[in-house]
Amino acid sequence: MILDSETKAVESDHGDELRLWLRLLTCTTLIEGTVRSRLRERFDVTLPRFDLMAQLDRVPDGMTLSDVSKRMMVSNGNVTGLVERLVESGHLDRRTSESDRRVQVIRLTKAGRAEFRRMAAEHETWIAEVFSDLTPKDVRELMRLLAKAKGSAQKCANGRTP
Amino acid sequence: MILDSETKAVESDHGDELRLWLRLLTCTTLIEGTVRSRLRERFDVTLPRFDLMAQLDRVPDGMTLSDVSKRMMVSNGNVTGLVERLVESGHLDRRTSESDRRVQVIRLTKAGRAEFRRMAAEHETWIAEVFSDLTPKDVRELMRLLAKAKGSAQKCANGRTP
DNA sequence: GCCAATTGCTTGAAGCCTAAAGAAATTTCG
DNA sequence: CGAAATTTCTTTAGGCTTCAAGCAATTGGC
Repeated sequence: MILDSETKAVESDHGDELRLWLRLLTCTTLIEGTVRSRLRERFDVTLPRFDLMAQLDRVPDGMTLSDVSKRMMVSNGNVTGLVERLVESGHLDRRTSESDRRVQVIRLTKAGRAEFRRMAAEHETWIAEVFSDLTPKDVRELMRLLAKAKGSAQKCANGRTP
Repeated sequence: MILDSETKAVESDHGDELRLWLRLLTCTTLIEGTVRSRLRERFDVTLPRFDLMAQLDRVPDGMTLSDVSKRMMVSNGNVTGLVERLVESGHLDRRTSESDRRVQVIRLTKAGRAEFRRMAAEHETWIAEVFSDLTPKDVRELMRLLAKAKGSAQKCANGRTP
Protein backbone atom coordinates (compact mmCIF):
# COMPACT_ATOMS: atom_id res chain seq x y z
CA MET A 1 0.00 0.00 0.00
CA ILE A 2 1.29 3.38 -1.00
CA LEU A 3 0.84 6.31 1.33
CA ASP A 4 1.73 9.97 1.32
CA SER A 5 1.02 12.86 3.64
CA GLU A 6 -2.46 13.37 2.19
CA THR A 7 -3.51 9.78 1.80
CA LYS A 8 -3.33 8.18 5.20
CA ALA A 9 -3.82 4.49 5.74
CA VAL A 10 -7.54 3.92 5.32
CA GLU A 11 -7.82 1.28 7.99
CA SER A 12 -6.75 3.65 10.74
CA ASP A 13 -8.34 6.92 9.71
CA HIS A 14 -10.53 7.92 12.61
CA GLY A 15 -10.24 11.61 11.96
CA ASP A 16 -13.91 12.06 11.14
CA GLU A 17 -15.00 10.66 14.46
CA LEU A 18 -12.51 12.86 16.24
CA ARG A 19 -13.79 15.95 14.46
CA LEU A 20 -17.32 14.94 15.34
CA TRP A 21 -16.39 14.67 19.00
CA LEU A 22 -14.74 18.07 18.98
CA ARG A 23 -17.76 19.64 17.36
CA LEU A 24 -20.10 18.00 19.83
CA LEU A 25 -17.96 19.29 22.66
CA THR A 26 -17.87 22.79 21.22
CA CYS A 27 -21.65 22.92 20.91
CA THR A 28 -22.17 21.74 24.45
CA THR A 29 -19.58 24.10 25.92
CA LEU A 30 -21.07 27.01 24.04
CA ILE A 31 -24.62 26.33 25.18
CA GLU A 32 -23.57 25.51 28.70
CA GLY A 33 -21.76 28.82 28.94
CA THR A 34 -24.83 30.70 27.74
CA VAL A 35 -27.13 28.95 30.18
CA ARG A 36 -24.67 29.32 33.03
CA SER A 37 -24.28 33.06 32.62
CA ARG A 38 -27.99 33.67 32.20
CA LEU A 39 -28.85 31.61 35.27
CA ARG A 40 -26.33 33.64 37.19
CA GLU A 41 -27.48 37.06 36.07
CA ARG A 42 -31.22 36.37 36.15
CA PHE A 43 -31.49 34.16 39.23
CA ASP A 44 -28.08 34.17 40.87
CA VAL A 45 -27.95 30.40 40.77
CA THR A 46 -25.32 28.02 39.47
CA LEU A 47 -25.89 25.45 36.73
CA PRO A 48 -25.22 22.41 38.96
CA ARG A 49 -27.81 23.66 41.45
CA PHE A 50 -30.32 24.17 38.68
CA ASP A 51 -29.64 20.69 37.33
CA LEU A 52 -30.09 19.11 40.71
CA MET A 53 -33.38 20.91 41.25
CA ALA A 54 -34.49 19.81 37.80
CA GLN A 55 -33.98 16.19 38.77
CA LEU A 56 -36.07 16.67 41.89
CA ASP A 57 -38.87 18.56 40.21
CA ARG A 58 -40.14 15.41 38.53
CA VAL A 59 -40.48 13.38 41.71
CA PRO A 60 -42.80 14.74 44.41
CA ASP A 61 -41.66 12.12 46.91
CA GLY A 62 -37.98 12.86 46.50
CA MET A 63 -34.95 10.82 45.58
CA THR A 64 -31.97 9.36 47.36
CA LEU A 65 -28.55 10.90 46.92
CA SER A 66 -27.41 7.87 44.95
CA ASP A 67 -30.28 8.24 42.53
CA VAL A 68 -29.41 11.86 41.98
CA SER A 69 -25.77 10.99 41.52
CA LYS A 70 -26.61 8.40 38.84
CA ARG A 71 -29.08 10.63 37.05
CA MET A 72 -26.69 13.55 36.96
CA MET A 73 -23.73 11.34 36.13
CA VAL A 74 -21.55 12.91 38.79
CA SER A 75 -19.76 11.49 41.80
CA ASN A 76 -21.37 10.86 45.16
CA GLY A 77 -19.16 13.27 46.98
CA ASN A 78 -20.15 15.95 44.56
CA VAL A 79 -23.83 15.53 45.33
CA THR A 80 -23.18 15.62 49.08
CA GLY A 81 -21.76 19.12 48.88
CA LEU A 82 -24.31 20.37 46.40
CA VAL A 83 -27.21 19.18 48.55
CA GLU A 84 -25.62 20.65 51.64
CA ARG A 85 -25.67 24.12 50.09
CA LEU A 86 -29.19 23.78 48.74
CA VAL A 87 -30.55 22.63 52.08
CA GLU A 88 -28.76 25.56 53.68
CA SER A 89 -30.43 27.99 51.26
CA GLY A 90 -33.85 26.49 51.93
CA HIS A 91 -34.45 25.01 48.50
CA LEU A 92 -34.18 21.41 49.59
CA ASP A 93 -35.53 19.28 52.36
CA ARG A 94 -33.49 16.32 53.52
CA ARG A 95 -34.38 13.42 55.78
CA THR A 96 -33.05 10.03 56.67
CA SER A 97 -35.05 7.11 55.31
CA GLU A 98 -36.92 5.16 57.94
CA SER A 99 -36.39 1.81 56.31
CA ASP A 100 -32.66 2.24 55.78
CA ARG A 101 -30.76 4.61 57.95
CA ARG A 102 -27.90 4.96 55.47
CA VAL A 103 -30.23 6.54 52.95
CA GLN A 104 -30.88 10.27 52.70
CA VAL A 105 -34.03 11.32 50.86
CA ILE A 106 -34.10 14.83 49.44
CA ARG A 107 -37.02 16.82 48.06
CA LEU A 108 -37.70 20.31 46.86
CA THR A 109 -39.26 22.51 49.49
CA LYS A 110 -42.33 24.47 48.52
CA ALA A 111 -40.22 27.56 48.03
CA GLY A 112 -37.59 25.57 46.18
CA ARG A 113 -40.13 24.17 43.76
CA ALA A 114 -41.68 27.56 43.10
CA GLU A 115 -38.25 29.06 42.47
CA PHE A 116 -37.32 26.21 40.16
CA ARG A 117 -40.50 26.50 38.11
CA ARG A 118 -39.80 30.16 37.59
CA MET A 119 -36.27 29.44 36.42
CA ALA A 120 -37.28 26.48 34.27
CA ALA A 121 -39.81 28.50 32.31
CA GLU A 122 -37.20 31.02 31.25
CA HIS A 123 -34.60 28.35 30.74
CA GLU A 124 -36.82 26.66 28.20
CA THR A 125 -37.08 29.81 26.12
CA TRP A 126 -33.31 30.29 26.21
CA ILE A 127 -32.80 26.82 24.82
CA ALA A 128 -35.37 27.40 22.11
CA GLU A 129 -33.49 30.56 21.22
CA VAL A 130 -30.19 28.69 21.13
CA PHE A 131 -31.56 26.27 18.56
CA SER A 132 -33.68 28.78 16.67
CA ASP A 133 -31.83 28.24 13.38
CA LEU A 134 -32.78 24.57 13.31
CA THR A 135 -35.94 23.47 11.56
CA PRO A 136 -38.27 21.00 13.29
CA LYS A 137 -36.91 18.40 10.91
CA ASP A 138 -33.33 19.23 11.91
CA VAL A 139 -34.30 18.82 15.54
CA ARG A 140 -35.89 15.44 14.93
CA GLU A 141 -32.93 14.25 12.93
CA LEU A 142 -30.47 15.39 15.58
CA MET A 143 -32.50 13.65 18.25
CA ARG A 144 -32.40 10.44 16.28
CA LEU A 145 -28.68 10.56 15.56
CA LEU A 146 -27.76 11.58 19.08
CA ALA A 147 -29.83 8.72 20.45
CA LYS A 148 -27.80 6.39 18.30
CA ALA A 149 -24.55 8.04 19.40
CA LYS A 150 -25.63 7.82 23.03
CA GLY A 151 -26.30 4.11 22.69
CA SER A 152 -22.92 3.59 21.10
CA ALA A 153 -21.09 5.62 23.74
CA GLN A 154 -22.96 3.87 26.52
CA LYS A 155 -21.87 0.43 25.41
CA CYS A 156 -18.36 1.74 25.38
CA ALA A 157 -18.60 3.29 28.85
CA ASN A 158 -20.41 0.39 30.50
CA GLY A 159 -18.13 -2.22 29.05
CA ARG A 160 -15.44 -0.70 31.23
CA THR A 161 -16.96 -0.55 34.73
CA PRO A 162 -19.80 -3.10 34.81
CA MET B 1 -57.96 27.90 21.00
CA ILE B 2 -58.78 24.85 23.07
CA LEU B 3 -56.16 23.31 25.30
CA ASP B 4 -55.95 20.44 27.70
CA SER B 5 -53.14 18.87 29.69
CA GLU B 6 -51.89 16.94 26.68
CA THR B 7 -52.27 19.60 24.04
CA LYS B 8 -50.20 22.55 25.12
CA ALA B 9 -50.31 25.86 23.34
CA VAL B 10 -48.46 25.35 20.09
CA GLU B 11 -46.88 28.78 20.01
CA SER B 12 -44.94 28.17 23.23
CA ASP B 13 -44.03 24.51 22.96
CA HIS B 14 -40.28 24.43 23.17
CA GLY B 15 -40.13 20.99 24.65
CA ASP B 16 -38.41 19.43 21.65
CA GLU B 17 -35.53 21.85 21.82
CA LEU B 18 -35.19 21.22 25.53
CA ARG B 19 -35.09 17.49 24.99
CA LEU B 20 -32.50 17.98 22.29
CA TRP B 21 -30.33 19.98 24.65
CA LEU B 22 -30.59 17.34 27.35
CA ARG B 23 -29.65 14.62 24.92
CA LEU B 24 -26.71 16.61 23.64
CA LEU B 25 -25.55 17.15 27.19
CA THR B 26 -25.93 13.49 28.07
CA CYS B 27 -23.86 12.41 25.08
CA THR B 28 -21.10 14.84 25.88
CA THR B 29 -21.01 13.98 29.58
CA LEU B 30 -20.91 10.29 28.78
CA ILE B 31 -18.04 10.59 26.32
CA GLU B 32 -16.16 13.06 28.47
CA GLY B 33 -16.35 10.66 31.39
CA THR B 34 -15.00 7.82 29.28
CA VAL B 35 -12.13 9.88 27.94
CA ARG B 36 -11.34 11.33 31.35
CA SER B 37 -11.08 7.99 33.07
CA ARG B 38 -9.02 6.43 30.29
CA LEU B 39 -6.61 9.35 30.23
CA ARG B 40 -6.21 8.98 33.95
CA GLU B 41 -5.61 5.26 34.02
CA ARG B 42 -3.45 5.05 30.90
CA PHE B 43 -1.41 8.24 31.22
CA ASP B 44 -2.23 9.70 34.62
CA VAL B 45 -3.21 12.98 33.03
CA THR B 46 -6.33 15.10 33.39
CA LEU B 47 -8.63 16.06 30.55
CA PRO B 48 -8.00 19.82 30.80
CA ARG B 49 -4.25 19.24 30.58
CA PHE B 50 -4.73 17.03 27.55
CA ASP B 51 -6.95 19.63 25.92
CA LEU B 52 -4.43 22.36 26.50
CA MET B 53 -1.63 20.28 25.03
CA ALA B 54 -3.85 19.49 22.05
CA GLN B 55 -4.20 23.19 21.33
CA LEU B 56 -0.44 23.64 21.45
CA ASP B 57 0.38 20.62 19.34
CA ARG B 58 -0.83 22.37 16.19
CA VAL B 59 1.37 25.42 16.56
CA PRO B 60 5.13 24.84 16.66
CA ASP B 61 5.80 28.45 17.62
CA GLY B 62 3.42 28.50 20.55
CA MET B 63 0.44 30.60 21.52
CA THR B 64 -0.33 33.31 24.00
CA LEU B 65 -2.38 32.55 27.08
CA SER B 66 -5.25 34.62 25.69
CA ASP B 67 -5.31 32.59 22.50
CA VAL B 68 -5.46 29.39 24.48
CA SER B 69 -8.20 30.79 26.66
CA LYS B 70 -10.31 31.70 23.62
CA ARG B 71 -9.72 28.42 21.85
CA MET B 72 -10.59 26.38 24.90
CA MET B 73 -13.50 28.63 25.82
CA VAL B 74 -12.39 28.88 29.43
CA SER B 75 -11.49 31.83 31.61
CA ASN B 76 -8.08 33.49 31.69
CA GLY B 77 -7.46 32.67 35.30
CA ASN B 78 -8.13 29.05 34.59
CA VAL B 79 -5.42 28.92 31.94
CA THR B 80 -2.93 30.60 34.25
CA GLY B 81 -3.19 27.76 36.76
CA LEU B 82 -3.28 25.03 34.18
CA VAL B 83 -0.15 26.33 32.47
CA GLU B 84 1.59 26.71 35.80
CA ARG B 85 1.19 23.01 36.53
CA LEU B 86 2.20 21.92 33.05
CA VAL B 87 5.33 24.05 33.12
CA GLU B 88 6.10 22.57 36.52
CA SER B 89 5.79 19.03 35.15
CA GLY B 90 8.06 19.85 32.20
CA HIS B 91 5.45 19.54 29.46
CA LEU B 92 5.37 23.23 28.62
CA ASP B 93 7.83 25.96 28.00
CA ARG B 94 6.85 29.51 28.83
CA ARG B 95 8.45 32.81 27.97
CA THR B 96 7.60 36.45 27.89
CA SER B 97 7.14 37.94 24.44
CA GLU B 98 9.88 40.33 23.42
CA SER B 99 7.61 42.69 21.58
CA ASP B 100 5.00 42.95 24.33
CA ARG B 101 6.00 42.27 27.86
CA ARG B 102 2.45 41.58 28.98
CA VAL B 103 2.28 38.55 26.75
CA GLN B 104 3.32 35.04 27.76
CA VAL B 105 4.02 32.61 24.94
CA ILE B 106 3.76 28.93 25.75
CA ARG B 107 4.89 25.93 23.74
CA LEU B 108 5.14 22.20 24.17
CA THR B 109 8.59 21.06 25.19
CA LYS B 110 10.13 18.23 23.23
CA ALA B 111 9.15 15.80 25.96
CA GLY B 112 5.70 17.34 26.21
CA ARG B 113 5.09 16.96 22.51
CA ALA B 114 6.27 13.35 22.47
CA GLU B 115 4.03 12.55 25.43
CA PHE B 116 1.07 14.27 23.81
CA ARG B 117 1.50 12.41 20.52
CA ARG B 118 1.48 9.15 22.39
CA MET B 119 -1.72 10.08 24.21
CA ALA B 120 -3.39 11.51 21.11
CA ALA B 121 -2.91 8.34 19.12
CA GLU B 122 -4.76 6.27 21.68
CA HIS B 123 -7.31 8.97 22.27
CA GLU B 124 -8.28 8.87 18.62
CA THR B 125 -9.01 5.18 18.77
CA TRP B 126 -11.14 5.63 21.90
CA ILE B 127 -13.26 8.19 20.12
CA ALA B 128 -13.65 5.95 17.10
CA GLU B 129 -14.79 3.23 19.47
CA VAL B 130 -17.26 5.55 21.13
CA PHE B 131 -18.92 6.27 17.79
CA SER B 132 -18.53 2.79 16.36
CA ASP B 133 -22.29 2.27 15.94
CA LEU B 134 -22.56 5.26 13.61
CA THR B 135 -22.22 4.79 9.89
CA PRO B 136 -20.03 7.19 7.89
CA LYS B 137 -23.25 8.75 6.67
CA ASP B 138 -24.47 9.23 10.24
CA VAL B 139 -21.20 10.92 11.08
CA ARG B 140 -21.43 13.28 8.11
CA GLU B 141 -25.03 14.12 8.90
CA LEU B 142 -24.25 14.78 12.54
CA MET B 143 -21.36 17.02 11.54
CA ARG B 144 -23.64 19.00 9.30
CA LEU B 145 -26.43 19.42 11.84
CA LEU B 146 -24.06 20.23 14.68
CA ALA B 147 -22.40 22.86 12.53
CA LYS B 148 -25.78 24.43 12.07
CA ALA B 149 -26.54 24.17 15.77
CA LYS B 150 -23.17 25.67 16.60
CA GLY B 151 -23.83 28.64 14.37
CA SER B 152 -27.21 29.17 15.95
CA ALA B 153 -25.85 28.91 19.49
CA GLN B 154 -22.99 31.22 18.64
CA LYS B 155 -25.25 34.01 17.47
CA CYS B 156 -27.11 33.62 20.70
CA ALA B 157 -23.97 33.67 22.84
CA ASN B 158 -22.25 36.51 21.01
CA GLY B 159 -25.32 38.68 20.96
CA ARG B 160 -24.91 38.88 24.70
CA THR B 161 -21.28 39.93 25.23
CA PRO B 162 -20.09 41.47 21.96
C1' DG C 1 -26.65 -15.82 65.01
C1' DC C 2 -22.45 -14.08 62.83
C1' DC C 3 -19.00 -12.67 59.68
C1' DA C 4 -18.08 -10.97 55.08
C1' DA C 5 -19.42 -8.36 51.32
C1' DT C 6 -22.08 -4.70 49.71
C1' DT C 7 -24.36 -0.33 49.71
C1' DG C 8 -25.03 4.67 50.80
C1' DC C 9 -23.03 8.45 52.11
C1' DT C 10 -19.21 11.60 53.87
C1' DT C 11 -14.58 13.34 54.12
C1' DG C 12 -10.12 15.01 52.49
C1' DA C 13 -6.78 16.23 49.13
C1' DA C 14 -6.01 17.90 44.79
C1' DG C 15 -7.30 20.04 40.89
C1' DC C 16 -10.58 22.59 37.82
C1' DC C 17 -13.44 26.66 36.96
C1' DT C 18 -15.63 31.24 37.12
C1' DA C 19 -16.28 36.02 38.12
C1' DA C 20 -14.39 40.02 39.63
C1' DA C 21 -10.77 42.93 40.96
C1' DG C 22 -6.24 44.38 40.23
C1' DA C 23 -1.37 45.07 38.28
C1' DA C 24 1.50 45.97 34.43
C1' DA C 25 2.33 47.09 29.63
C1' DT C 26 0.74 49.01 25.49
C1' DT C 27 -2.12 51.76 22.48
C1' DT C 28 -5.08 55.63 21.42
C1' DC C 29 -5.93 60.17 20.90
C1' DG C 30 -6.27 64.94 22.26
C1' DC D 1 3.98 64.33 25.04
C1' DG D 2 0.72 62.44 28.48
C1' DA D 3 -3.72 60.93 30.40
C1' DA D 4 -7.27 57.58 29.45
C1' DA D 5 -8.69 53.37 27.66
C1' DT D 6 -7.48 48.80 26.47
C1' DT D 7 -5.18 44.49 26.62
C1' DT D 8 -2.81 40.66 28.99
C1' DC D 9 -2.17 38.26 32.65
C1' DT D 10 -2.49 37.16 37.78
C1' DT D 11 -4.83 36.92 42.05
C1' DT D 12 -8.62 35.97 45.15
C1' DA D 13 -12.80 34.03 46.87
C1' DG D 14 -16.05 30.80 46.25
C1' DG D 15 -17.83 26.90 44.33
C1' DC D 16 -17.65 22.50 41.52
C1' DT D 17 -15.58 17.97 40.65
C1' DT D 18 -13.11 13.74 40.98
C1' DC D 19 -10.86 10.01 43.25
C1' DA D 20 -9.80 7.42 47.04
C1' DA D 21 -10.34 6.28 51.68
C1' DG D 22 -13.35 5.64 55.36
C1' DC D 23 -17.58 5.02 58.29
C1' DA D 24 -22.10 3.19 59.17
C1' DA D 25 -26.00 0.32 57.99
C1' DT D 26 -27.76 -3.51 55.60
C1' DT D 27 -27.74 -7.92 53.25
C1' DG D 28 -26.28 -12.58 52.16
C1' DG D 29 -24.33 -16.70 53.05
C1' DC D 30 -23.03 -20.22 56.34
